[in-house]
Amino acid sequence: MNHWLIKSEPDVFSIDDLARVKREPWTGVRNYQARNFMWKEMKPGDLALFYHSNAKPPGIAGVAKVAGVPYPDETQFDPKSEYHDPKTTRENPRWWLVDFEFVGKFYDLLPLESIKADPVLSQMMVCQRGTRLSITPVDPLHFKRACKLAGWGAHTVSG
DNA sequence: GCCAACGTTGGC
DNA sequence: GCCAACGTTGGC
Repeated sequence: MNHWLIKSEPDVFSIDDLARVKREPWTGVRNYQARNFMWKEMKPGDLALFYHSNAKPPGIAGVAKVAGVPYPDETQFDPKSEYHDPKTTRENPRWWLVDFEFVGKFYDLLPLESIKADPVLSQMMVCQRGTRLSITPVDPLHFKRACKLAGWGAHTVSG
């Protein structure tokens, strides 16, 4: 199983939103590297840290799970969508996504400040300078450590 | 609101 | 295929 970190602006879509809808297509990713992670590397059941970006404070808010296999992002075909891509076609879609399913919300947000202050977690890609990728792979040890620092046992994640 | 980082675009 | 200009991200 692979582990991931997915960024979302809570003003747009937060961990609470995911908790409410239970399952959400991860629309709007328009970066090839991030797309490739969803398209080629994510497997159903993979766990992801749900990160609140552009938030006060920014940090990891909970855990989500890859809920199915990749399929084309419908918003790319919609001229009214802000994610519309006029250069893509239904025959050969450019943008693919997976659904994410709610797993759990941390009792307290694990702030970026704490992530940076931790000798292990500070090596996560999300806190390297200039990393703007909205989806990044996460070392399983980092995943475990993040859950632990958030007061969330591995038993909670799996069960 | 600032600005560093960096991906994308487009002229050549 | 180079690279300057431009746009976006996202912490601060």
